[in-house]
Amino acid sequence: MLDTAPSQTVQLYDRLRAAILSLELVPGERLTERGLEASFDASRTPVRAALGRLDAEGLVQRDGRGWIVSPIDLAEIGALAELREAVEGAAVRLAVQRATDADINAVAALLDAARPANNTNADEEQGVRAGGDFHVELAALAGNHVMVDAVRGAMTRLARTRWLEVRTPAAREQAWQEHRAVLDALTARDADTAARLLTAHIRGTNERLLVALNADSRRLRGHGLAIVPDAPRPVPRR
Amino acid sequence: MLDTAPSQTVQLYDRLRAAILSLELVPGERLTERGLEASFDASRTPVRAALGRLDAEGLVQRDGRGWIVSPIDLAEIGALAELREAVEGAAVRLAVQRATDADINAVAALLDAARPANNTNADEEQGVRAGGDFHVELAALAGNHVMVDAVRGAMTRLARTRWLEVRTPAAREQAWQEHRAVLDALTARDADTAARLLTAHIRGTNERLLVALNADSRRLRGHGLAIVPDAPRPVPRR
DNA sequence: GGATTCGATTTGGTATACCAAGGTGGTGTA
DNA sequence: TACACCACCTTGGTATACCAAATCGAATCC
Repeated sequence: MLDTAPSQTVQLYDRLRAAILSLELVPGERLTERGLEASFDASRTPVRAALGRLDAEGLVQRDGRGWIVSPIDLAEIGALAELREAVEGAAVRLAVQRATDADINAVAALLDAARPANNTNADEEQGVRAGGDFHVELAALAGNHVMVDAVRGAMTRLARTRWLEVRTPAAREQAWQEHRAVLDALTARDADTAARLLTAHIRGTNERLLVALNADSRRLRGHGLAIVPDAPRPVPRR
Repeated sequence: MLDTAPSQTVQLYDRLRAAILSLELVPGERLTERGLEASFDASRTPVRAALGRLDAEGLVQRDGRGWIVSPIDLAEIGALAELREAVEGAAVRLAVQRATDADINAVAALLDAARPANNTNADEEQGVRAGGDFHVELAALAGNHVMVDAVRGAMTRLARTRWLEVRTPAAREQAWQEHRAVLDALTARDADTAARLLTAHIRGTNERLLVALNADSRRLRGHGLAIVPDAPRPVPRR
């Protein structure tokens, strides 16, 4: 049974989304419906539909009457990390109760397949994708699709920062090891350890990311990237 | 400075949303773009834009080629409660660190204004809205707009169930008291107590809701409401 | 020279015409 | 009577024309 060909709207959404996530369309760049219409050879109706979906995902946003590719917002990155700690931490605790060994092993197999050391021809994109997918797959073990959607949405909003982050082979290996440790604790049905390791991993990754972004923000801005600096907290720390 | 009049798309979105949340448009009801065009006296372009936004909110969904008002899904209600426990619990812990006394007092003032006992002419809708708003305002004290959006989205998806829930004056007073207790713990900067009280409140409210829905689901279905029964967990409990 | 005004152009918002696909009902035949 | 077939109609998908508002620039006036 063949699937019907995707509609133009879906194709356009996919292409626009890919262009944004790959930074081909630069954060902060102004988009016009008619410009996109010409660039992607479609009419305004599917262009508008695609923009609406991307708006809901947070990848584009309104700027006055027009549209811009969402800038990279350092405050939002921190906020997303806090959300992920809460949701993924709770999800892994639920997974300890609900996931079968087979479910866990399936995720472990995916993780092993993406191990940097094993991945001789690891292209950059594959590694980036695998890192984000792991967290979604892990959340899925909780059997709560709302939590999965929340994690997936957060990973989407964070996806572009992974290209900017300094990703040395050592850093990739560290991330892989931390993922592995979470799965081991999950296999051992040790909810406290699994949650502690996972939240520490999220927090640590976020801190390394912020350091890298702050160090490079001037250079990145020089390439035309709009990066919104970390605004003072609306509610001050006591 | 007067705001410009809302565009037709926004007006249509608001009206459609209100019709869905008030159950004027029944869960499971089939919607056609041309039918809505006639009902709301607008053309298909804004109708499609409004449907797209409501789709992102989870209030309508695709059904084959067409659209339906999202059915009330008992599994999703439980999943949303789990997400709320995670996010709101984490948010109140952050609020203990970050919110000023003035911020907390402002939320307390809103809560007092909505106290059922004080509210002589409390119409049903006002009470419903106040209950949902409290949780959003509370989350806002964490100073994390991503968490606020997550809580707001969850409350939106749950909003229709509040009309179905049995809401006696005693139940309303109990909810108010539990809200008040959370704020008191927050004022005392007792993070553990605040989080414990809040998650217990969310869980208890959810359990009472599920009991009421299960008891009444046959009657409700008789009124044309599509209620999706609780599906077996995709990942079984151990 | 600088500010201002006015008009051409560009923009998103809206309405609508056209299309292909899917569904429905009726009719004719075995 | 039951089934098959076909015409029609409704549906969402798409393209496009038109509009009002905002923007940009040039020409003009002080």
